[in-house]
Amino acid sequence: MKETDDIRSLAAATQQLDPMDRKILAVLVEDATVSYAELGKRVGLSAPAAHERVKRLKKSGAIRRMAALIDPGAVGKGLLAFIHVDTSGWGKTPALMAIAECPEVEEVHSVAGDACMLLKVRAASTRALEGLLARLYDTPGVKATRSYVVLSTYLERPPQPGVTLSWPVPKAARPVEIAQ
Amino acid sequence: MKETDDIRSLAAATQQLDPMDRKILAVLVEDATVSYAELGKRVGLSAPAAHERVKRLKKSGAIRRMAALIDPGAVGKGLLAFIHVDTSGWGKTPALMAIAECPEVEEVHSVAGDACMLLKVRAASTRALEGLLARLYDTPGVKATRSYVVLSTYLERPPQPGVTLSWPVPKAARPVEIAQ
DNA sequence: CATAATGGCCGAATGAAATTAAGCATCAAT
DNA sequence: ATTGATGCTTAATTTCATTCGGCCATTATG
Repeated sequence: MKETDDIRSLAAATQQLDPMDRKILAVLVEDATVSYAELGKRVGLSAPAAHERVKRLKKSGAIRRMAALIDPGAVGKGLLAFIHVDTSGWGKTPALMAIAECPEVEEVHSVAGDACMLLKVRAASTRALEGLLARLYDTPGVKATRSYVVLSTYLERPPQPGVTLSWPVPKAARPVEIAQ
Repeated sequence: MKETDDIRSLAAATQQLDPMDRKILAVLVEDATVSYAELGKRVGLSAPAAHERVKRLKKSGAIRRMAALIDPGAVGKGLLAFIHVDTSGWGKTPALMAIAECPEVEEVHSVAGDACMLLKVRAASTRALEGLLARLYDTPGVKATRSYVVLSTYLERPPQPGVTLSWPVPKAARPVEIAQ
């Protein structure tokens, strides 16, 4: 094995995806059930070539996994809320992190700003949300919370492969994307 | 056709999922690539029966779609932020909703609380985030924004089928879930 | 400059899995 | 009790994922 192998493989894991990869990702993010033949047709590749690309994207971690996206309402979780948590001292305590065990907690971030932690939670009812808040206040170090209950959701989607190019956009202009 | 047909089909779309459906959802939310044979084995069903269930869950809308979940870093979006938007007057204007066109905008909600709109955005850099904010301030009706830049993410996952049962939990107790 | 080696693609072949079909048990309603 | 609907099973068929061998382009190497 030559030393360039290590360099190349390391670079491969980090390197930018080529346009073909982005096209493939764009398709699979929208619909992961397409056959490789169909995927290949859409991006201009044969089925085995498309398959090879996808395999590589999975191995490199660019594709984390294929998942079913379910309707929260269908599983009885009609209430969505974001919760800002203020903590005394360092926020990332095991006791606080334990709330990640609740299936209603979908996201836990530490953020810069006037809050320490930011939670995205989806619960069955205000009653359940109250239960979660009670649980939070029971956690040592939690000083205060502010809840933002979602009234309606206009957009909600997983990470997209596209990136806006021309950023400082003139008033009311439509942004331009790459990676179609 | 009997009138009960309409009632029944309407009820079917709204009705609670049975435990078998929840088990199926729990599997597919984690990994949508399992074969029907494997899925059936895990939940205690034959492959065609599992297939039938999944088909029904899709048709009813409980499963919205199968999607590839990609690594934001791999597509050059290492920066995650939540943006609170204050608007003068009613927030849901077409001009504001237009930002949903940007692939960096993953979520747009209207919320109750001291903010009108809440955005989840994922961008390549602080420069790109600044560009998005500039775009926001260019939008008529946008009065102020507060950004919460994510320092690190401890949990991030799509909606889960499980629900916590016993809510008002004693101090430091582990919550109990159904729908295993 | 020539040549080997690598990476990426294609078409064809093979094997596995999705999907359909047919039959049977259970339950509800007539 | 009987009919109809639902949901499951096993078995059969067809589609698709996956592998294989060869080809072309680009890149490293003598």
